[in-house]
Amino acid sequence: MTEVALRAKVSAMSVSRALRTPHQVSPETLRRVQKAVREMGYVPNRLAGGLKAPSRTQLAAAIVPSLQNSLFSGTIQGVTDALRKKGINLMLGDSHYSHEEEESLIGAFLAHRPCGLVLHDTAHTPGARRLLRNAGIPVIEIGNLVPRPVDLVVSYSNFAAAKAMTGHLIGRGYRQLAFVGLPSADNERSKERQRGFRAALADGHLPYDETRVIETDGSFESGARALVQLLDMRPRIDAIFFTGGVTAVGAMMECTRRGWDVPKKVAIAAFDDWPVSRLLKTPITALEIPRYQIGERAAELMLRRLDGDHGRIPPVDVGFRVIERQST
Amino acid sequence: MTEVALRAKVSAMSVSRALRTPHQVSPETLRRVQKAVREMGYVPNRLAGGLKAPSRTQLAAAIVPSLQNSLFSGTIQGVTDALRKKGINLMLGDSHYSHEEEESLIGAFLAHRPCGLVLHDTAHTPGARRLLRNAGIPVIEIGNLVPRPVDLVVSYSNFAAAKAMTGHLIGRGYRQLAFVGLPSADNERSKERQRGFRAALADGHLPYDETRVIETDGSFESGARALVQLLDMRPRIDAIFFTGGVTAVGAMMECTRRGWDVPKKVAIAAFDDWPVSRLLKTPITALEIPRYQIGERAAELMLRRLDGDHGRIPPVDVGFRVIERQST
DNA sequence: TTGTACGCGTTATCAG
DNA sequence: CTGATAACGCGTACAA
Repeated sequence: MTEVALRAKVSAMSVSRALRTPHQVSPETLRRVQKAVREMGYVPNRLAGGLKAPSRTQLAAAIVPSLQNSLFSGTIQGVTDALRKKGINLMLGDSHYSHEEEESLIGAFLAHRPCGLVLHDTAHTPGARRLLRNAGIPVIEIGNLVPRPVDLVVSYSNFAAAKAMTGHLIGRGYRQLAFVGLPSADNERSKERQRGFRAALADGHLPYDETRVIETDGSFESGARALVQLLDMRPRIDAIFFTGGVTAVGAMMECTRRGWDVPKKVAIAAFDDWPVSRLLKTPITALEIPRYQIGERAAELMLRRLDGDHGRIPPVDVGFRVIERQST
Repeated sequence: MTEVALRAKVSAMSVSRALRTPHQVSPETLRRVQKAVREMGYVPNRLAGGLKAPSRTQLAAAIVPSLQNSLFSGTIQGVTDALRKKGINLMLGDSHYSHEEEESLIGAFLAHRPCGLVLHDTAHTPGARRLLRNAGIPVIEIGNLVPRPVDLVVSYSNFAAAKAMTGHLIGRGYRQLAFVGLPSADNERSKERQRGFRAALADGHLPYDETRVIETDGSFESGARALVQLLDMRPRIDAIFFTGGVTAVGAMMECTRRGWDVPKKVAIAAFDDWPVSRLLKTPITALEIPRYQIGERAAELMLRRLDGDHGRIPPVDVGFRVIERQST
């Protein structure tokens, strides 16, 4: 910056002002500075700025369970788009669905002094919670409407959504329901969805049968396998709720392969509305969840905090919608 | 850090050393520092470190055309995984397929002084090139095997891959080929693929017919539309090469819907091996491209430069493979 | 409106 | 192996 100042024949301070608060310098100074900046290809150093004003590093961070899941990509896109308008860039990390890795990532990210942190996960190790508390920056959790958030929340209720979808199945007349979820051991969202399923069964006065609840990884093959396994074991099952968008498609394709009629032989519902779902010969009933909007609003809340709003901000429920298609 | 030093009763310098080069301090000092760090929940400030040693900000950056495209996600996953082993985090941005946005992002990123930059695009505005030159950091281009790279390249040849796939079609006996590509105006990869298609036609002594080359966006619907449009116009077309993985699936589903036999009525080949491709009733012939590995190796090259290797490093060609399935 | 002095937290350097 | 010192590039606070 000093070099720019020399070239423009003003002080370094004027350069700083010309760049950050152009209206505070005379037009002449501004012009000279801009000219010098252009000629030299000067790129400001935010490290130095952030050192002085830690709340304005213009860098935010986000951690998702997996970068490869298109659902998360949608949300991340929302975050980056919204932040970029304010000149804030995003550091992105991937916890591989592990709370320990999340903690380690949080530590690594905080070292860069981000001005905000978006976390998809809502369960954290004690170490992670401590880091977050001490960081003194806005933290936005987006994976679930948590009852006791670290700070801010923008999400939907996994419980309510799963319950609504199960309720939809019951409303359509299905009575022998099964549930194929993702591993719930380390995953609050998975647990909540399972809880929603049970709650809807209870509401419908249907018995809960543990053997009709399966957990699998999120692949096509697992979906197909789960379908076959369930129907082999309990031929009377008339509807299956898959909480993985991919597993539902896998199951549907398996039905096609075997010539099984959906929804006559068995109805299929999905939690995530995976793009292919609606294009299959029998489009799959699924939940619409505004993934992009979650990211966008998360970024907005972060910006609100950065603008000085330190008051309590209530959780934002973006909601969901059951999209009925031919598979149920 | 000063506080840690006080608590551990050593100098700040010893703390710095204990954290970065533990073998350079006595076991006793190390122990005391670690204890203090743990007790205080100290998180080092990399901004300050980066200010002093700009080449070790422990922050890298990557720009992809779209965050939502699963192909790019795979590569990004490779980059983050490889960098994380060295404690380097990733800033991620999205150019929305625009060179101007890319330039703007590069500028924004450089302000954070990343120690390396991964770019999917291989065509850049003059402004972007200038920024990259002046930045003095390793730049890795990964979208195509460019002839005149900015610095380092890890990729495959879009030209060769498209040519190989077209050659495969010709080898299978198809003679009336059509090509459905993505918009090529601002996209080198798209242009190269189209060039590969033409080159294979020439090699096979087949005429090139402009009206059989269509450009569409990458949606299911566009794929279906392109298919219908081509076959309506030129019923003799016996094979279509889609360079979007999604468009190929869309077209295939449209065939199913209309009861068109693939590959009897028309063969379908895809550039990208989109996960669903292999699961359809008629699995789609596609190119296998090691997306994750591209990211991994890009990160490795970056690390090599950071380790002091300033020599010329030749482009890394990760290659590709034609996966023949029933659609051709 | 513009400039000066100082400090942010860390590391390179050099002396002990 | 350890410590003192200066410096990285910018922003705050104050003064001109």
